[in-house]
Amino acid sequence: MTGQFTISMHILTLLAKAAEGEWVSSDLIAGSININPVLVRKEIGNLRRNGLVVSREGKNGGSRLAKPANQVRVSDIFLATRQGPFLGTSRNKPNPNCPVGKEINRHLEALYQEAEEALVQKLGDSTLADFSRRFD
Amino acid sequence: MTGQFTISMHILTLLAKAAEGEWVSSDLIAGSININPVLVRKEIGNLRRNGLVVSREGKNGGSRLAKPANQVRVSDIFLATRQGPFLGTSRNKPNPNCPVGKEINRHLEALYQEAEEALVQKLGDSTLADFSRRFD
DNA sequence: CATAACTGTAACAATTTTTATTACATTTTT
DNA sequence: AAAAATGTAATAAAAATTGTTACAGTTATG
Repeated sequence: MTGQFTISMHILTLLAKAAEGEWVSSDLIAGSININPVLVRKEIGNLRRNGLVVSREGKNGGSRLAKPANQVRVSDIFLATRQGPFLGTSRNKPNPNCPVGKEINRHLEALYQEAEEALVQKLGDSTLADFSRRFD
Repeated sequence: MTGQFTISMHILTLLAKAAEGEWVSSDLIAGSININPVLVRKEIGNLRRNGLVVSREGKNGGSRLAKPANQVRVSDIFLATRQGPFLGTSRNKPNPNCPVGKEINRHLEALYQEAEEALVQKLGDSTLADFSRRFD
């Protein structure tokens, strides 16, 4: 999951730093992150579906923030990039005949959820504007 | 990272539930988790190096908790199983000629660390004893 | 003291996930 | 019409994770 979040933060920081009204191309972004432009477009697609960016096709096209950077919390970005529970990707199938095995996934999920809530809350303390200000 | 933590929680819960003085074999544990005993032994090796369990070789050998379950915080287990920063596994090499690319890893690491601290603190609220009590 | 039941660990294999690439249809500006 | 973008599917490559085999070492016990 971290990879996607990392890329999304990078993309959004670039967009936050772009001039008002500028459409930033996936090629330019890919050059900064140093990854393939297709991955950037895929990730932008996800951000777009989550209402964080808008894009324009065609010549001089590109993407920009859908709303001001101070109205985007870092937790919004986290939640947009995580797919399914990010802790607890246990695809273990414990033994249902064991009293512990039978119930552990349920209990772990509860634990993961609590932990993740704490993490999300922390990420909600700062906005994309705060983050991009670190680069000044 | 989650896989290791999940397995370790499972192992330690079984040990916490074992009778006082009992040595639990990796085969029994593997049967409950439904994974290969070698993986269990590897994971136990890590827990042992982190002072959470002790093991005994030879016939009737196995492992047990190194200290009472109420003296083990869940965060101790998390910290024992995470190797390197668990958030921020970005092996991206952003473009150093870009003002954002040049600094983003540094800033993201700071962010990840803060977030992880919040998560660890949350996990420190409960002990292995608390967790294993959920199975009663 | 021989055997059985364990642990510890290395080497290797298989699987799954992540990341990258290619290709091309579509959109928009000029 | 040409150029410069996005969007997306299909596929390939690389990396990470998980599983397996093999075997040396240890300990209890008949």
